[in-house]
Amino acid sequence: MVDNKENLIDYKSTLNLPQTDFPMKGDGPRREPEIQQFWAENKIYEKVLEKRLGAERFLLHDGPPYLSSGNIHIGTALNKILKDIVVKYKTLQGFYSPYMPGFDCHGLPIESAISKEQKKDGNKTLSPLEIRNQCTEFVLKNKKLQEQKFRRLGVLGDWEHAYMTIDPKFEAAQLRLFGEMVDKGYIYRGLKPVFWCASCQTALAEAEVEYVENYKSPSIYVAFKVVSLSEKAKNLTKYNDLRVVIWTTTPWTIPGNMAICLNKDFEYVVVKSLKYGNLLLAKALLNEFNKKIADDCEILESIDGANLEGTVCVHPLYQRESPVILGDHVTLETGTGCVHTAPGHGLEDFAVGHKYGIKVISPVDAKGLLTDAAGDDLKGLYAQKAGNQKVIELLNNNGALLCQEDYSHSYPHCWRSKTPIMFRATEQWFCSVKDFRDKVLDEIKKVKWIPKIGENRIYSMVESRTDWCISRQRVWGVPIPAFYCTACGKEHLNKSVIEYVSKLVENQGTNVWWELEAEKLMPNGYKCSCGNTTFRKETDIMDVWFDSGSTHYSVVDQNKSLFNKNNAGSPSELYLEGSDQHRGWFQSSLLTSVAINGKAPYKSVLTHGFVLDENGRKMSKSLGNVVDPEKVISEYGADILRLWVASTDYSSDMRIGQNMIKQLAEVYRNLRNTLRFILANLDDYDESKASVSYDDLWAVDKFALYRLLCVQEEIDKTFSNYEFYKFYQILQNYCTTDLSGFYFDIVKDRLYTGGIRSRVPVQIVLSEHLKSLLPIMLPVLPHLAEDVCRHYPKGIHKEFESALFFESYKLNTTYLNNEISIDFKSILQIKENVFKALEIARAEKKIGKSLEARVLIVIKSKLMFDVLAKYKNELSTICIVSQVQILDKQILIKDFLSSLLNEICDVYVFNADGSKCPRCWKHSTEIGIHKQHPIICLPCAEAVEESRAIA
RNA sequence: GGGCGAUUAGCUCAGUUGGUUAGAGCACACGCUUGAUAAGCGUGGGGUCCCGUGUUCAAGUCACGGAUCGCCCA
Repeated sequence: MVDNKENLIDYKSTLNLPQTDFPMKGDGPRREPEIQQFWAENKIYEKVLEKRLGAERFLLHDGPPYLSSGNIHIGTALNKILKDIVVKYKTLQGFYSPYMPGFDCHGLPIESAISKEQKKDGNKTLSPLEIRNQCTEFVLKNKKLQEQKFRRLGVLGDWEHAYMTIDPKFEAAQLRLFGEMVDKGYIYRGLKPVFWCASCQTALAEAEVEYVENYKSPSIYVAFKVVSLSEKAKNLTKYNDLRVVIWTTTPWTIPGNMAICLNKDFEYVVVKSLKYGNLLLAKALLNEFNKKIADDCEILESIDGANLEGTVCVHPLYQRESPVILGDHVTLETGTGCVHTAPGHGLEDFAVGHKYGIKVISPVDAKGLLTDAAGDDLKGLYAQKAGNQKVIELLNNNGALLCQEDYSHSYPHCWRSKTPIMFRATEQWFCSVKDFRDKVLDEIKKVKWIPKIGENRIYSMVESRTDWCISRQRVWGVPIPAFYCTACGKEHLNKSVIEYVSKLVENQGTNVWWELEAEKLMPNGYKCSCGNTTFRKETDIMDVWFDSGSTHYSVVDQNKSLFNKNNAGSPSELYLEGSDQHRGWFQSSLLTSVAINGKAPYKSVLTHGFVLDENGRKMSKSLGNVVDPEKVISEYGADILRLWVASTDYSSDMRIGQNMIKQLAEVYRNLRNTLRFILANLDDYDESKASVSYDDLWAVDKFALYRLLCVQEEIDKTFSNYEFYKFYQILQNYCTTDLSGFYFDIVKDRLYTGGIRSRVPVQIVLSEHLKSLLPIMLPVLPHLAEDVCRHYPKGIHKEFESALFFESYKLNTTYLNNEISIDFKSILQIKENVFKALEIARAEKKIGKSLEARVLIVIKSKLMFDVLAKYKNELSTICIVSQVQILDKQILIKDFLSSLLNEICDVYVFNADGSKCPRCWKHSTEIGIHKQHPIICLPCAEAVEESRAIA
């Protein structure tokens, strides 16, 4: 008894059990920063790129995240990780794939943040330069923070030279690009209605407007006399003194009326009012109108809106025509279906007026007072108070006012002064998109949009967009380099002047615009055509979208490090951003690029959806469902977050939450353990001495290599299509089902107990897996790959200092073994049935381990029997039982522990023959045959002897 | 209000040109193992394919309408 036990311990020491320092737990939160530091300190990014010099370029050009905060949210993290996966994959594929990150630094939200802080400190007003200096500080601080967080995601790139839109070189290039557009005649000055605060005397951005509920406005119905009818409405001539009725809640905009807008699809009616004579309005709103004017109008005739286009009315206050036009924004919710149109006071009015070429007037000044253009009766009145009243009075005096009452609705107010805002047309700078729209649309068709639907989206947006208003009445941005003659007022905006400014900016930054006098910003001795030499400089800055929209020129074209081989500068191979950028960066970049180069700045564009919570809701602080990427990283590590990115289909919206992350952590653990098993069993492997040919491999080994080859090919296909979530499914299935569940389970016995001819073939297969799987995982799980790299088996040749030097591994095509792949379909089917039969015996407590069993299989089809017969010697290891016997016909069978009968096969489970070998745990009748080893089975004895001989 | 998209098991995804009983992995339950061990393996339960109407011998799949959610715009 004592002897036996000693023997048992002794035999355990003759096993080749797995051995590795590779930790079971990733411990990302602690160990990833260390790995990242290694990458940074050893300049791995730079070295990898250097190795690819001369290779074909694949440039993913980074869309700059906005620096309004130092924090990143889950959407930004997703975007950066996707980019990093692509860059790492392309690098693996052998491309020269540089990644220069960027940051978007100008713009209103940053300027607002500064002025908010300022407000807290008291009401001291800052000069433009003071504001700009504070903005600069704010931006630099946030850039540092965001960069840290992006690096913590494992995103590799040229962080040392990240581009910033406040870099003087960038700004100068942006100005030059603008100069090119000026030169081509695409930039012009015109009127456009903007939100205007009369109290602050400034234009407001949308973000600075808040809507106040139940604001009371005077609502009026006004009649406009028809002076001439359109051709299609000529039959209405018979109605004398016909008047079109409009409705508005802003009487002060009546002086700006230039048209009346109808909907082409609505039915309009001529009615007879006892009080007001013949009127025209939408039929659907007649009842409502009757109530308002306390009348019961009689319908005389109906006419489609479309037929009234071209009819001309006369303005009720001035001798001015007001034509009837058509627009889809006209609804039947309130009013009369005839919309008072003042292009100087409303965006929709402006747009529809623009379409008809109607003049924009805006007889209100910066203080909100009506101007001379409004007429003597109105001039000087505050539009939204006295102006309203006077307009109503005048309309009433000349019989145009049909009804007046208070109307309660939500109305935009200035968020600072809390006063109601007005729409006021002001002079703005525009880019004339219509001049090159067709070219833009052509270019859209040439770009590869991923997913495909993005093309329709941006196409229809560009097709219907109005001219791009590029000026902003702010200070935190790049100046519009225009000058005005102080004598004659002529504007000076041309390439040579802009080039002069650009040079100054290149050396001193855009602050120079605010620091120097106008004349100092212009070439020496510059003269206006009127002879004058003094100028006033433009105070507007450029829309921040122009900054980022110029990166194809100011970054891609200007940085030599982004060039390689035949691909110099723009177009980039890929832009990759959220789907909101169809209106944003994709479009602004496209417009400026087509404007100056006549071509798109990118060859392909990949868009992803938005990140929602686990229930598909938008994340918001008030709902408390925000997933903070930093928290995920500090709890699970960046690789888990990266795995999430790779696991989800980004073509529509994605979800994330605690449960999902926990599950991903489980999957990660399984992947990690798969690698750990491989490493642990290659500890003593020496590939230089492993002289086993493919033909010497066992069938199950050949099958494993066949599956590996298939999986590698499938994954490569999904990566080249950017379908990472498919990669995740394939890899996960492979690791859990094919490897953990099948191959590893089967070969454990051969690895631990077998002799060289049994064990080394498995190690060859494992080594092939290691070499193939590591590059596959690298783009998604770089920290895991690096970790494996550090515990790489000593006996496998390794020339790289980091996992990032990996190249995709080419597997031998002989692994594509059709016979094996077909035969194993049958083998797997039989194995499945054997397992089920064993489970029945196990449930009845008749067996525990499957090695306690012997199995008899009656195979129903002769074809299948012949296939299995070929692999007779391997069947017991494949089924992980001690003995297997196959029959091709039914015989009388009794005394079995359990059975499973079906149309494929009948499986009978028996107690295994012989006794249990204490070394390999298989049951055998060959125990004690070997004289030196009386208590173990023959194969074990031979294996022990073999290893002793080698030692 | 308009444009675009999404919706299949608790979760992530498959599901071909319409064609057997809608599939994987994870999670869950139960069991095995203790030689991958803070691991590993097996078996099993789980679905109103968002709803409705239509086309068809046949609809998760095609058409129309609607709901919910999201993005962009007004």
